[in-house]
Amino acid sequence: MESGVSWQLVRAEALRRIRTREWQPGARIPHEADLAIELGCARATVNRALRALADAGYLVRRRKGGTHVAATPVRKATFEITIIRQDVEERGQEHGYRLLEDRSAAPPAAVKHALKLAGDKPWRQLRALHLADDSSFCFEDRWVNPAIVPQEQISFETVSANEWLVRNLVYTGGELAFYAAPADPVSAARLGCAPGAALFAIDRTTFLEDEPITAVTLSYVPGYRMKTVL
Amino acid sequence: MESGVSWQLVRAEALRRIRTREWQPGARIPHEADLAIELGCARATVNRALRALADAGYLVRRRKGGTHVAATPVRKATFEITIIRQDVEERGQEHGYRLLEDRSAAPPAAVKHALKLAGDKPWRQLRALHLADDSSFCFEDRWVNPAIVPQEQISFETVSANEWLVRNLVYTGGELAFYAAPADPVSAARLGCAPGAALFAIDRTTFLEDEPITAVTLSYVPGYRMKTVL
DNA sequence: AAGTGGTCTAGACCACAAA
DNA sequence: TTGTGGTCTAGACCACTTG
Repeated sequence: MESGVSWQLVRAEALRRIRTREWQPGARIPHEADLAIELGCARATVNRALRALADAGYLVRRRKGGTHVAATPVRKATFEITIIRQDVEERGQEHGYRLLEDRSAAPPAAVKHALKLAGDKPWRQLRALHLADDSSFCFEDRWVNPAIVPQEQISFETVSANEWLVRNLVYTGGELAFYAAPADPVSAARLGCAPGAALFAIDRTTFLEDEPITAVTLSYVPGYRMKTVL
Repeated sequence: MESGVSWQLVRAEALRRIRTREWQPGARIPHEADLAIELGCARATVNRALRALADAGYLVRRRKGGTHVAATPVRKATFEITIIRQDVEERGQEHGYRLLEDRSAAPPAAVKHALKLAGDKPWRQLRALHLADDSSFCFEDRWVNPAIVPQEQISFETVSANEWLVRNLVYTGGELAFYAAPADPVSAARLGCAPGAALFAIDRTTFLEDEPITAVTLSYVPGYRMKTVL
């Protein structure tokens, strides 16, 4: 009963064969069963290794069709979407927060579209500024479903909506977009930069099943970089 | 021998308990063995389900320490890093490509730092423009290790360095950063936008073991959005 | 020292898709 | 129809960490 061949080892060996072109792009590779015999392990071990490579985009697997090396390599980059306060603190800075506005209003068309809203029911609009060591860091412009977070019930004066929502609400889906936009006069004033400056921004919507929860635009101070490792 | 309870079912049930706070944030949840008995499946099935939830950031697992609900939810967003040509074609547009420069020069300090280069050996610098339906789409400014891709050997006149490298080279690591930057006069001219316009940009470095391969800055035309689903 | 997750095995059956 | 991956099981041993 050997127990020596780990799935990581199998993964490494398969990756080696892909990289050396021993397994050509697009080509079909041996069955799990054959590989299990060749490498001296159980089929389940091979399965786990190849499944991991498929998740990472190196392989394409289909029942009956077999396993093929991906023709066009697709690398996946993952970003951790954290609470802004955590983001600041991980940079070794102190997080500050100021609620600037909290009112009830009808969302603009773009927001209604992103949230798939019909009609003109008022939503709760929140605007807040996040600080890092007393400098502006990020401007948060958010619309919240008042049925879920009534204005009378939850105040966001000390805890940001960003943090409260992440900690207290569950969501099942949503969209995320990264882009660059020139600072409008309002954002510029709040972030302490020149109007028209290039800002890195994130648009995010979240849903609970089909119920829209919130839409937010986060505009970061010029120079902000969102990094990850490959 | 029942075979009815799938790991997806176990995952769904665990997720339900997390969402309903039946399992409180930070709290320890039952052992795999107990859950297996309670849910009527093998421990391996529970293991796979909980492992999936841990990968997704919902749970934290430690040997002997047990499994805990994550105290601060961290959602992971994944972006597929594809070839630019694919990106354009997936938008239903036709991809065009023009090589603008291909020369040998010493990289600037910022690039040397990102690639961990010492000395002043010349590298190969490539500048190219990617088009979508005859409009500017993305400006590629790249430095390539000449030891890996000699200027005499590979021409990038018809195939972009982006595509050639992805298809023909393997890398083992690197970094990726997203940010916003104002268009400098050169980029502006090439992308057909006003100088100072807010451009979405990506910096990327790739290594093969400890050998630097390439560093590239991709500047996208104003309005570009990088999207993903949560 | 002991508890808990991590993994491997051998075998079985199932689901899907290609032939 | 049939080949291939997808998954489940029961049992075992191991590795890490905490008490």
